[in-house]
Amino acid sequence: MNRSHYNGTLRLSNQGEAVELIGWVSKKRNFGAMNFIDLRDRTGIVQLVFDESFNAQLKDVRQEYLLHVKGLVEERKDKNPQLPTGEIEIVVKEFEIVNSSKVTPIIIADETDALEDTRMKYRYLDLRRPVMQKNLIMRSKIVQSLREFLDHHDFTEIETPVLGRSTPEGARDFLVPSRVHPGTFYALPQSPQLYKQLLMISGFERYYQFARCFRDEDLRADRQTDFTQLDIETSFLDENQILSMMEDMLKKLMKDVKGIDIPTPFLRMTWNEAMDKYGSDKPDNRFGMELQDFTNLFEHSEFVPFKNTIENKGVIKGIVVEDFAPSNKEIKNLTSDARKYGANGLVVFKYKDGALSGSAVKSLSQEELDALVAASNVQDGGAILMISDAWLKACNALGSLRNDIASLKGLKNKDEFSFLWVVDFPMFEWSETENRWVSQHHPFTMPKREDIPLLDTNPGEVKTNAYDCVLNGYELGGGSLRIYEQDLQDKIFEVLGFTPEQTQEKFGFFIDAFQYGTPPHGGLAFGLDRIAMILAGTDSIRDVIAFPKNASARDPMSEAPNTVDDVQLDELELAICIDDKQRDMLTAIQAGNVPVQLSNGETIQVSLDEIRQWKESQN
RNA sequence: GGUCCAAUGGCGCAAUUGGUUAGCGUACCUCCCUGUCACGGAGGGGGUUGCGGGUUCGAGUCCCGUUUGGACCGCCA
Repeated sequence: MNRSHYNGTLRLSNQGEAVELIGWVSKKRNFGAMNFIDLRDRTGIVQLVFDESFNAQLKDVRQEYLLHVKGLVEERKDKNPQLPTGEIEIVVKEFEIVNSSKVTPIIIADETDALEDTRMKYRYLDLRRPVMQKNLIMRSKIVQSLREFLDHHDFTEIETPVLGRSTPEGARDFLVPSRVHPGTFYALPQSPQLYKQLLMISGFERYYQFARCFRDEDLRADRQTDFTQLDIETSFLDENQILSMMEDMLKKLMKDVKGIDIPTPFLRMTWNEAMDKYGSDKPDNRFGMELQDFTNLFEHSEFVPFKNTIENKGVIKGIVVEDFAPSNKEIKNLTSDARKYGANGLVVFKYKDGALSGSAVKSLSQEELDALVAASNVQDGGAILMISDAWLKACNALGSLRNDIASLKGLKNKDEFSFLWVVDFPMFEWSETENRWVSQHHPFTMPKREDIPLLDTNPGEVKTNAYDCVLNGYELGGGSLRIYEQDLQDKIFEVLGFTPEQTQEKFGFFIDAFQYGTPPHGGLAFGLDRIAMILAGTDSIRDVIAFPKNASARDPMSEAPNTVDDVQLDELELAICIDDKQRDMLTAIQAGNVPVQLSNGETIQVSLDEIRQWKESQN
């Protein structure tokens, strides 16, 4: 099929040209003797005009029919400034229907009214919408720009396996049963972390990969089970060199894709600062409302929540919201949000005509109230939201409220791009559930040289050469320098509470590799989907992924995940245990040689014959 | 694992809070119209309200269960 031009590219300069076009009928407008059709391809829309000789043929043409058209480009009588092609139209000489279309279940236009679930079900039609095409084309440009930069900086693109070994720590693995070795499993990579470090040991020096990664955790609007990371690792560069190279890469990206010059170097703030000032390790600094510390104002307060907090060495922090007078109901909602975010409660003051009001006013002295007004610098018509709790809890909860209120008040400007680095992350965090220190990043993260003595005395205070790249309150990516000395690595495992045997069991091949001249190295990974999401100006990661999963990890179109044939299960020597009743039956069969994972996580041994018998007994 | 919200023609919503034949927009079909571009005008077809049970003279509306979807917390970098 011949085509001379793409529809969206035609301009007044093409006037008089004979063109041959292909496209879908986006809209048909009929005027008795006269007909217009908006013909759409991936580049845009152009208007076709037909005289009355086509009336009979056009009767058969409906929305989303695919047409092949020959005609002449002419200047329009009435131009449409809304369309890039609005100055011209195609006077059709002849056309054919290439293919017909059923009536589509959703309207194929940017302003479709279909809900996301319906769009997912007919994703192939949803992706015909110009805005979706624009998003995916932009995503492709992003990849192109990043690849260009890395290729020009002597990086080698290397693929690592999708079927790998399950590693403990971090997110839950997706498991793939091995047919060749029944009872064993591959794991899909959460990231190519170990492989990329091994590639440094191999001497590649600079590696990158657009890597599909998998995490079997619950989804969110900005989180998918399988997603794409730009994975990067380098040897011999220090933290500063890595960050500034990445800044150059992102600067080029913003220029290539958005045509925007962003200033470098990016703002750098320590994790402590970010938590203290923004209550988040991925601060959005496009707006103010920074967290303030009011602890010293209330050291002798009689107000019970404050008094308790002071006694427990906690902090009293707050944010000031301008032009904010929440109703009692809104205050109630804010308070329950604060509880949701882990705080004990929320104290709200409204400031109007030189006086604070709010339920806590009567419990505080006039001196304390005056001091609060002065210290917070609250303006008339504003409000102060305060939380008293342990430092991290108070910061986290206030940071989340700060975010919510900014969204509510429309303070997040989608056209502003604020990049920054959060650095010096803590090495460990205390796990209440496991009652031990766990890695905040991963156990190969390099602790700050000066903090190494603290590993013995106060692990919670050890900071690392780990860094996160943050854009508009989203974590774009993160990474670290890695440990390359055996002694230090052993020490970290010791703090994490692993015995040498456990370490060998969990990370054996990886630890062994480190004994062969490992170079100092470090790297990071960027979430490609999130980058695309923010640059496309959407709130949902699903708008920049061609075929995403919904919030419950399903694909409404293909209906994955699905059940499989018994034959397939038999080949894998797997059986499915649905509920307690069936589990009891299996247990009753007793003994055997096939491990069966029960729905409660417990594993029992059963023979295949026994399972077959049990299945028959079920029928 | 938890909390909250929703489910009504193809699609998106409404139904005066338990009361006549479930309504609107859009899409669809037919006809009219030579400059529209969210074209306009006239007419038409299409739903028994996710599923199961209950309360009631009467249920889209109330209750219980269930399924599906969404937001968030936990989880996840």
